[in-house]
Amino acid sequence: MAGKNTIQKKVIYEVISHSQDHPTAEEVYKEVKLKIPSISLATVYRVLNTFYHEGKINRIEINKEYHYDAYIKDHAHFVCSSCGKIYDLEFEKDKMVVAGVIMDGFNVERIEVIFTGVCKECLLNR
Amino acid sequence: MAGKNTIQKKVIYEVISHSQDHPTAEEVYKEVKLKIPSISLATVYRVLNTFYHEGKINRIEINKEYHYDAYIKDHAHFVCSSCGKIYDLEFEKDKMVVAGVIMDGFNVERIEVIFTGVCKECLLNR
DNA sequence: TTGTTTGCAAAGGCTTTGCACTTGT
DNA sequence: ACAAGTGCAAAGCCTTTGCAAACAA
Repeated sequence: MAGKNTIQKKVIYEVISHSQDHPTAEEVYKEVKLKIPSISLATVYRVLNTFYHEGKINRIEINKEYHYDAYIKDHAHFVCSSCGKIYDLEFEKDKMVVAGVIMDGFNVERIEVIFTGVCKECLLNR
Repeated sequence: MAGKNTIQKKVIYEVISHSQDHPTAEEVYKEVKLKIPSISLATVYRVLNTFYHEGKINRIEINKEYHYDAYIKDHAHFVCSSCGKIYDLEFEKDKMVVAGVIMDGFNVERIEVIFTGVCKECLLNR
């Protein structure tokens, strides 16, 4: 069900789950390459895709790029339009849903919440 | 400040504001082409970009594609993973923000909320 | 006039895919 | 053994961009 246990998958998952930022496939690739120099970018893309569809990791789309992170619990993201940094924001799924969104009849599988704006640091350095 | 008033901009805006779905640039292009056969896809992309940055229209990113709609007020989107249809969902920005997301210190300019799942119709036709 | 905008075609950037080889089970 | 996974290179897809011509103000 979970497929084969290759070293590529193992290392890719380690990189994702240890990263604090929200790496793109390319960034994951660079990191994984340190441990498996022979790995190909295509494999990284394929494995990330697999993990995502298996629900092992989370994925968000920002400026035509996928960013990944270890899927632990529901959370929102804040993207700084000035420095590009992506912040995790805690939120409570149930609270948010009942807070105002009319969802009757829909079967929600996933929620992606992205705030855009200027982050604390960038606000200070102006 | 708002640039020149070209026929292209006028018709593109009309198409966006009258559409009930959430057209991609390509779809807008096809529609606009009915009125301005000579228009180019590049122009559609450029104008949509301009409108978006001027805050005239809204844009969401789904499966590596931009979808546009007339920006009227904050709302969330539900994307059906079965039929691909995009639904608008009303929501109250303030309520949602206070509902559970910790946002202190950030200057929020934009919120994008995308629910993914199976829509009513697809649930019924199973 | 003159700075914008448009059309066209080409380039760009990220992601996927075909194929033959390799590997886990 | 053999289906699943990998590497490589090429293709795909959406979007942007350079440039000359057309155009609004």
